[in-house]
This record gives sequence, structure tokens and C-alpha cells, in this order.
Amino acid sequence: MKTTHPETLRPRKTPTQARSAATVDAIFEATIQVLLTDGGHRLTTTRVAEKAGVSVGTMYQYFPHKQALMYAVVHQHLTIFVDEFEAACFRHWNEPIDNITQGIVTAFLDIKIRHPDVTRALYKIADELDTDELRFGTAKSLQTACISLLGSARDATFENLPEIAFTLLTAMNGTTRAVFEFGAEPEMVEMLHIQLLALCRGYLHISAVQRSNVSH
Amino acid sequence: MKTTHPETLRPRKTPTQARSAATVDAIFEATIQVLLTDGGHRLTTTRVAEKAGVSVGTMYQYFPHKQALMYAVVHQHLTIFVDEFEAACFRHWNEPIDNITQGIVTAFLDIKIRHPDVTRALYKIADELDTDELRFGTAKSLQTACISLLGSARDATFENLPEIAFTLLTAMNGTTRAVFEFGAEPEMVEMLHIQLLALCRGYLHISAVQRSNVSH
DNA sequence: ACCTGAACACCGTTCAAGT
DNA sequence: ACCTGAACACCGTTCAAGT
Repeated sequence: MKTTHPETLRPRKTPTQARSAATVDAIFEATIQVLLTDGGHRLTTTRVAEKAGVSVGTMYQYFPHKQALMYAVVHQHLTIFVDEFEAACFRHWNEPIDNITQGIVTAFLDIKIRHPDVTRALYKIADELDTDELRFGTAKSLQTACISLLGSARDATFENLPEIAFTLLTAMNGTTRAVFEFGAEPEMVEMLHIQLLALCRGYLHISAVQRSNVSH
Repeated sequence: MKTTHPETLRPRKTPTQARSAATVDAIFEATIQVLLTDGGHRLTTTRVAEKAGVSVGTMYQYFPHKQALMYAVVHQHLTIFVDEFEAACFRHWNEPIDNITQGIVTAFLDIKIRHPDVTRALYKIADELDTDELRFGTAKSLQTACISLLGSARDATFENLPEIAFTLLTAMNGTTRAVFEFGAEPEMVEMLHIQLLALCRGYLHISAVQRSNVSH
């Protein structure tokens, strides 16, 4: 039950030439398309290559195997997610804890909701992809951002920030994922938003070592 | 992106004869074995049949396709999970809300921890299995049990019990799943237990419409 | 009646042959 | 140098032939 070594999962050639970059982009786009229209287990290399307008052989020049292809697609979207989440964190730096909580929850949901179908498609292949590195790396980045932000709260102090950040993020992920699997209807998303706010507020409130009214 | 109709996922013949029952059991056992030793995507029908000591043809008499096989295995374990969870719920009926919270969290974790490797194996194939029926059915059962139990709390009342139960369960699932994907080391499980208690307590505390000291 | 396993269609991956 | 697609190994599924 070993997981594939990360190095073998990256594209074979860095697309320095414009032509190559275009090809890779086409393959990316084709992958998402096939994923969305044909569904998870109908994602075949032949189908992707055909939709991208290249031969299988060419595709294998850029991605040494199917896992590498899926890895690249997932990686791309997770990177976007992390970047936007970190940006949102900076925006609430040093604010009161309640604002921070609101910021974290809203950012998390907003990013997922922006492209609902891509989000759902990615949830599917993210599990078929058995590289822990990507999962763990993303988790670590989000956790770090979260720790710093919570640590900057001007009216609360926490012990065990790593544990708290981990719990907060994985709890949000679990609920959000469930909502997406249930179809992510607008009303359901709204209720998720409300409940997540309560969940995180209650948790951080009970976990705060000290709360002061420095400012209002 | 349609999901397979549930009816086609059930075993073809109900094993009325002892022989058949034994065969089905052997296939079940073989599936789990292959899953644990060979890993997720090396779970092939040939391999399972071989390990179970039957021909592929015979296996296809009991399970019309691979999905049906995986469905059956996942179904079996989810049923056990639901049963044990419901039993644990009954055990805390009518208690104070803090005890109930403790009961829910501990039950949830205990059941998952009892067979850690099976739990992890099931997380893997549970996603490859694209039948919403099983997922939703399980979620519904757990939610119902949770709603009743929370409603029975002798010292707290809640509005939106369905939403609260949903959030509680999916949050627990998200965090627990993450811990299992990280290897579920004992210390990590312990920290999960502590944090989950805080998470659920804080959430229920903030969501309670009314709290009274009826008893102590 | 029930079991078997060769046979078929399809998928991931390769590599000799083309340009 | 780079692309192509027939060819290979393997997997899910079937069904004619055995008992």
C-alpha cells in the first residue's frame, strides 16, 4: 500500500515553448471537461487526449501516467485555493476573534462555491489520487495560515493553536464536503454558512485561554 | 454523471443455502484482505476471486459487477457502524447535554478506532463507489439518532435540530477522516478526542436556545 | 442446476516507425 | 527532435461448454 513517489508525478517536461504550454493547457482543460461531462470513472487517457486534440503518445510525453495528469489538475486547483485562503487570512489580521472567525468561514466557503462543479469533480478524483504529499502539503499550508491568523487575534489567546487550527479546518472541510455531495443547493449552502459560524465561534470561544475587551 | 441504480447493486441471489452463504462470506473476507494488503486500485475481480477460492464466473453470480461487491462490503460495515452508534445514543438518553456530547463523540471515535485499517480501507473505496443512496441513507440514520438524542437532553433545548445534527456529524467525520489519513497514531487520536469534545461542546452551548439546571 | 475459464471489449502504457 | 497510433499487458464482464 505504498504511495507513488512525488517526483514521478510531475510533468515530464517543463513547457518552455509556447506550443508546449498551449498543449498542456489543452490537456488540462480537456481533463476537467471529461471529468464534468463523463464523470469520475470515465476519465480515460484516450478520451482526454482525443478531446485535447493530441495523440496518447504526446500526452504521455507531458504526463508519464494518468496519476500525473490527475495530480497536476488537482494540484493546480489546490494551489489556487491555498493562495486565496491565505490572502483572506491576511485581510483579517489583528482583528477581534469574532471577525477572524467570520473571515475564515466565509473565505473557506466562498472559494469552494465559486466553481461548484469543479469542486465536486475534484473531490472525486482527489481520493483516487493516492499521493499523500499533496494532501498533506495543502493541509499544512492552510494550517499554518490559520495558526498565524488566530495568533494575531487582538482580544483572545489560545493554547494548542496547531491542534485548534487542524480541527477547525478539517471540521469545515467535512461539513462543506457533505453539503457538496448533497448537491450544494443555495439554501443548503446558506444554512452551512450559518452553522459553520456557530460551530467555529463556539469552539474558539470555549478554547480561548483568555478574552479581553481591548477594543470595540 | 449518473449514479448506478441501487437495485442493480445488490447481490443477485440471496444465499439461502449454507454453501452459498459460505461462498459470499469468503468473497467478503477476500475483498477486505486484498484491500488491506494490495491497496485501493489493485482490487481486481480476478484477485478477489482467486483469494476467495472461486472462479470469476461464480463471483459474478453473486455480485453482478465490481461495484456491487464494493457496495456490499461498504454496506455491511456502515450498517455495523450505524447500529453501534444508535445503541450508544440510547445509552445516553435523557442525560444532561454535556454527557450526551461526550457520549456522541466517544461513540463515534470508538467505533472508527476499533478496526483502524478497515476504516481506512473503507474510506478509500467509499468514494470510488458512486452510489449516493448508501451514503445518504447512512447519513440520514445517524442524523435521526442524533436528533432524538439531542432532543432528549434534560437541561437544554435546541432549534434547528436537523441542521445541528448534520453539522455535528459531518464535522466529526471530517476531522476523524483527516486523522485516519494522517495515520491515526494514538497521540493524534487522543488529541482528536479532546478537540472534538471542545468543538461539539462549544457548538452546542452556543446553539442552545435555553439551558437550565434541572439536575445535578 | 451450478461452476469454469477462455474470450471479448476496453484501458493504461510503450515504442518502432514516421515527419 | 517530436509526434503518431498500432501493439501489449491487464482488467471487467460474458457465456459456451463442462459437471
